[in-house]
Amino acid sequence: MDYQFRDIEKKWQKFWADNQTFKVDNNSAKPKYYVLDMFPYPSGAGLHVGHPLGYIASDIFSRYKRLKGFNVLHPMGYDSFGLPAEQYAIQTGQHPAITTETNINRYREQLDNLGFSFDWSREVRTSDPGYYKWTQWIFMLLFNSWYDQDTDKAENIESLIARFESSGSYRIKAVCDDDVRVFSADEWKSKNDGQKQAELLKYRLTYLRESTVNWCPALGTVLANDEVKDGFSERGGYPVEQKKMMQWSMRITAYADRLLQGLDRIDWPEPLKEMQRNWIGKSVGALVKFSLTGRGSEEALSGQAIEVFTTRVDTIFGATFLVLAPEHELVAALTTADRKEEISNYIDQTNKKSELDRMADTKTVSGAFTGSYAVHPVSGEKIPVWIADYVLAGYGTGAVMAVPSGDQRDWLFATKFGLPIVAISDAQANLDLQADPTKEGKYINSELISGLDYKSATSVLIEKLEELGAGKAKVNYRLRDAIFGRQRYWGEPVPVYFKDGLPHLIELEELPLLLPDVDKYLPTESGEPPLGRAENWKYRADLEYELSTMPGWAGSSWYWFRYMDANNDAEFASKEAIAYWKDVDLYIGGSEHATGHLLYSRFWNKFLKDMGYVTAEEPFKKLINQGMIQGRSNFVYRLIDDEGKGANTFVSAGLKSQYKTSAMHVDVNIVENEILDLQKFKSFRPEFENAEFILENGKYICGVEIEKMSKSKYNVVSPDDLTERYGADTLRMYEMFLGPLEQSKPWNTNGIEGVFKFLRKFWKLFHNDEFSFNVSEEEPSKAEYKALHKIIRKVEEDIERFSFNTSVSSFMICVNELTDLKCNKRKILQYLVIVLEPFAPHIAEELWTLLGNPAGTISETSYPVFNPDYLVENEFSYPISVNGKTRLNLNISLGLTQPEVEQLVISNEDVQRYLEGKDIKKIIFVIGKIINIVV
RNA sequence: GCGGAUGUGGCGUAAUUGGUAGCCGCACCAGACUUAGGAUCUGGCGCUUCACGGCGUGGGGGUUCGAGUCCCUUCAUCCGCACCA
Repeated sequence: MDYQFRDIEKKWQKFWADNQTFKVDNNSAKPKYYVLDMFPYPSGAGLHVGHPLGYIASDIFSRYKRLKGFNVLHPMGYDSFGLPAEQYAIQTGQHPAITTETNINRYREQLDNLGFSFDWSREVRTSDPGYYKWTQWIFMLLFNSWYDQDTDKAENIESLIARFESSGSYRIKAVCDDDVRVFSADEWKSKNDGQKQAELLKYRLTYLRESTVNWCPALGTVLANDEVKDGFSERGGYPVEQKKMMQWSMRITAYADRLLQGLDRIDWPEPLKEMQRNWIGKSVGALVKFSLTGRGSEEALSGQAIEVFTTRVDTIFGATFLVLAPEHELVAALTTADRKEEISNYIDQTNKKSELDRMADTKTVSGAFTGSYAVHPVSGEKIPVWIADYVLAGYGTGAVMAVPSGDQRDWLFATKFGLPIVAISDAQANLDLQADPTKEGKYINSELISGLDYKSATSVLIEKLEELGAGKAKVNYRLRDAIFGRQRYWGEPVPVYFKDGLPHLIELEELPLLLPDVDKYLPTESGEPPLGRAENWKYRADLEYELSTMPGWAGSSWYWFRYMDANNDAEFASKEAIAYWKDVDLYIGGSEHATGHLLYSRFWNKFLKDMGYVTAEEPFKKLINQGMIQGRSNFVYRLIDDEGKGANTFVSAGLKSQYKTSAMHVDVNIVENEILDLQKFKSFRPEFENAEFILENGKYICGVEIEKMSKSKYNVVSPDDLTERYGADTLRMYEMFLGPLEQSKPWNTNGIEGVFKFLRKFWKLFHNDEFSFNVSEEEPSKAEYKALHKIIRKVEEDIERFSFNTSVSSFMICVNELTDLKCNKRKILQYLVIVLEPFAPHIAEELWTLLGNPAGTISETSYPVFNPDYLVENEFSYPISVNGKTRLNLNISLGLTQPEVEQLVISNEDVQRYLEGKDIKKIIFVIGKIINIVV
């Protein structure tokens, strides 16, 4: 029988499903291995050929690990809350749950067609109440916790209350809101319940805070920073403005340092770690107070100070003015009467500027003088206080000390407004042209640090500032608390209600707080989120529910734990399951989640560990980023007349310069090797029915361009078409063959034939010319063993370093060799089937049973390793020494023993001659030749 | 501007990690079997030259017996972040 991939694949996919072949137990004598894919958002467009790339890689690795004797957890699910389903609902009125269900079913079908070894009994969906019950539960846990910097971990809020009661807030080092005041135990006890709750909210790990948020009026929702691109919403492209709003926030900043430290202990790609480091943005510097002399409203400012953060305290004697963000809280008080108008104009002007304008306009220097002065903490000099929009309210303290000689922006500002520029180092040069931030040289004009160098100056200054009570060393992070509310429908309801303006958790027994039905998926007329429309919400009449829902990343920040025990109704996962699976050994997904999902997940994992629910500090031990698959568009060139109107004649790409044409996307599925299928083109669209062509060499050649894969560009290649035509095994191997997993590359179907041919040849090894199954029981030859051993070794090495593309090449070489040898020995082929199984599981299972093994047992077999039984010696190092120094280490992998190779090399006359002449190049050349001959 | 990559035949790529650059596949060319097959098999295929040879891993320099690989410099392309004090 010829290679009937359709029958074979259907048969085995059914077998695996019927027998639950890949269902995995939570206890086993085997060591555990957890392979995780980033679960997809089930979009309406279905999978394109880029999506499965990572899934194929992880499936290969999972199957390989099973063959290596591991108990492998390899689950899949859906991140099924999200905006597209909601927008579809707004347009059509269809409930997002229905859209989501339809899309999931389509995804499932497509995934099944590729023969993945997922344990579907553990499937999760973030929009499933049984799942989001636990997302809400974790929210409640966060609400009931605070971060103790002394123990450096999160603690239950009860422990904080106990400490307040016994000794007030003295000596409590907590990560909390900036505006907490110190109080005694008695003061605490004298507070009423509401006051106590309001105080505690400042410490909770999830808390309410008025924040400036990215408000998108068109979507009626708040967006996260990484969902806003250039002042417009990432989805939909609507304008976004800044707005103040009470928002749920997550105190991720409490974990800033642990998130940073943890990076050193995990096996992630270095660029990705670097991105997280930059995102967390730790900078070590100092907080310095500039006290106010009160030129403006004397009383209001007496005793107050402007605090600035700087990473260069050493430049403090070059600070000739201060700059505050226009939003800074002291601006109003600092502004003198004669400056009021100018300042308020400037603030207005800043507010009007859209995010986009501000970013486009980095060259213009603008600002306004408040009329007030501050006192330099060390020199005691009076320096003016300005405001300018280049200072950001959200970073540091929202104020900077401007050092025009050392900072280019400060320099530009000083130059424009005629403020003094003071040199502070003898290494600074050309200060009339630009700032010079050098750390070289000795300080000048710098009082107590004059004459010192950079290294010693900083510590001297900090000591002085501390002594003066005017400053201290301070670590600052760029990372900000994550906003946790969305004014949307299709997300997890926040399990909170309000009483007297304060938030309270709903009862635990009431979880999950179900997402109620609404008549429309839009904000209410009064501007409340869609949940404001819910009428039949349980207890709605009695409870004033929180109406916002959780953001997209909530459900994905802990889902790997749910897979460990997906159907548990009493816990998010049982203690036993978590103790067994611990963490994810291998995580495969795109790098676009570097500062979103991958950071939040680490945060929640650490928190759950602090609370004693999980055992590992980091969720994902090893991470691989698969590259993006880009689209590869094809073009045809339509003749146009002088007015630019298109004719119905198309010019082949090579001839297009001779004509006046306009390029037009053409469906890549009717183009093969850039040659257009003319018949299919005529039926591509009705108006092309009578199209005419100007051909080159009798063919119509299309143009090519690399673009994003999208429907409108007719460059979407669906896995369904390819599995239909070549089979899942071919597609799996071809996606790997395309190039290194981690590299982004355009999809190109040209070449898939080569892989298909390989599988057909492989099939033929097991069959005679009449295509009936036919293997020989004879003892294999040395050459046959050599071919087998090379492939076993090579594939194992390649899989271990995730170099799947080279393994596929090796398979091809091996099968070519065996075909040349006309090898049909069972002993060889049986092992070959096992090695191929991770890549092409369907054909492997089929041949495995044809070889007489019980169906479905291949994954219980052990991966073949080099076996001394049938190979005396297959690998050794052969050093070549000249004058006692090893010059070359030959690592030879062939079916020869070491003495045999030595014999070959030593007895070779050329080698002997060159050794005498010490002509190493020639020696190597000759040895290389010998090896080539032997191999 | 800052950060991260990547540059090898017509194309996707490979190179035992410093050891004969171009494995494997696509495309192409020639042939065989045969003759409607989108089948299979054999051979060729970096550039240049009739050939011997010469030149070749974006460009230029360096280290080394030896560099696609290491160092310096420069150019090009892609991605991420962006007034971070």
